Amino acid sequence: MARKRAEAAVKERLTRDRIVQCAITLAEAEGLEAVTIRRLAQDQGVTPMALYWHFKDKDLLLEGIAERLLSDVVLPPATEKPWDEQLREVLFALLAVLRAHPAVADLVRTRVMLSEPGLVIAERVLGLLRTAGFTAEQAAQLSGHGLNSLVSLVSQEPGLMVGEDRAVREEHIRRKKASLQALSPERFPHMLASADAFAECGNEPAYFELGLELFIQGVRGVRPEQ
Amino acid sequence: MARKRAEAAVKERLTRDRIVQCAITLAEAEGLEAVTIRRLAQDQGVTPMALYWHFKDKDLLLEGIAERLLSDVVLPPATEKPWDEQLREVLFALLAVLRAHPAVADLVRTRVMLSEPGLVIAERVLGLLRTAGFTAEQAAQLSGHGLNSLVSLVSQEPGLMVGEDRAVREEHIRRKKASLQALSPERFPHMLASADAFAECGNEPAYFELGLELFIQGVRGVRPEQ
DNA sequence: ACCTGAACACCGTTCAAGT
DNA sequence: ACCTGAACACCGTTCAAGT
Repeated sequence: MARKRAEAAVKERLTRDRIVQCAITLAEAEGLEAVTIRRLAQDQGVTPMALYWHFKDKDLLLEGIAERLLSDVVLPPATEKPWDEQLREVLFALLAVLRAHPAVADLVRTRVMLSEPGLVIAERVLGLLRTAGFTAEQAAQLSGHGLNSLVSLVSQEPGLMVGEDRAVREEHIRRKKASLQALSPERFPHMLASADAFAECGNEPAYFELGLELFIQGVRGVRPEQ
Repeated sequence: MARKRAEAAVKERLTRDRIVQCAITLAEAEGLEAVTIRRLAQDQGVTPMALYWHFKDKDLLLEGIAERLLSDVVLPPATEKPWDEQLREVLFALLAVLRAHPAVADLVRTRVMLSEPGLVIAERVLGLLRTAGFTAEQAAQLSGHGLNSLVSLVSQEPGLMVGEDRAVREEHIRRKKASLQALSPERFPHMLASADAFAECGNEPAYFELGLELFIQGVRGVRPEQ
């Protein structure tokens, strides 16, 4: 009986949640391209077609991953603070979740409005933008750009290489630096000066701070006269 | 002799340029996912392995596409105008090329520094940002965010569906609108108000204008005190 | 230099069948 | 309800061989 439970722990029942969790773990470990139906099935000790009972196709599985991330976002309570401060707080909460899952962050880009938790976040952002004085159309576009900014911030972070161990990542960074530093100092002086920053992210907090603030300040800048 | 030339026109010699051009055309017509080694070979009346003489692997072919786009960018001449106006002009020139090739715009995101024309554009942007007072590290990060913004602007344009004919695209838009308009008016009032804007791009010039200005104003907003 | 043929190790997905 | 087996139509890529 005890042995039976131990075996069951190794090969539990297949569920949507377990598959999604397995996919996220696999993506963080070996990259999103390692997430295939066949590989997921193998890791779960099951036949590939077993997954098709739980998800109609692979795209719906990816949608499940996006939904999982979005449901992990802890929205800050609405306050009386100015709209831009609240917007920063909401986006920061979303950014925190994306940063925790850089390998699958990109999946969220096109799937926010396909899940309940995503809709709740979008509604909140739209409300703040309307408060700021934007039209419904502008608010829609700006919210989309905000999401794109956060996703890009995470998934394009310099020096990020998901699914590679430290040694090969550092070698990659070293070679990228070297190739940039080999550029002509006359023709590409600024590229040379920025070479290190392109190859790796020297200061993570500052990097994300700047990226988030870039968007917030942009929204303030394009805000119609009140 | 004349017949021979006519046949040659159908099946010319394979070159890197021809392959890249064929790939871009195919991507615009049927989407980037239709661009496979095997399909490209088929369209050129050649065996898949023939392409491997011209490109070591598929990623280098995609790199070739990105380079082609970047080499099409016509940079405006440097002037005495303020840095932000010049930056807007440079990004607008890049945006124009991306807009002409929405299906492959995303390829540029991670490949600017892999080609000469990309480096020239990056150098120019970095120079303007340094002029504005940013550090080499900040300039690197901001230039990356600028590129991300432009690429997202093009490849995530609402209602864009590359490789679908008008009928199915409009049906897609109609259904997206309908699904958003079915949301609860109490819980998602702003989503309802923005539903149309999320489903299609009502006014293209305004959309791109806002997206570009969002970035420029963002950079102005995070600019250090002078 | 430029291309072919055959083969390998993968994909997502369908469909009928098992329990 | 939940999973399997066999099959289909694809991928990218290697390697030896042809001209």
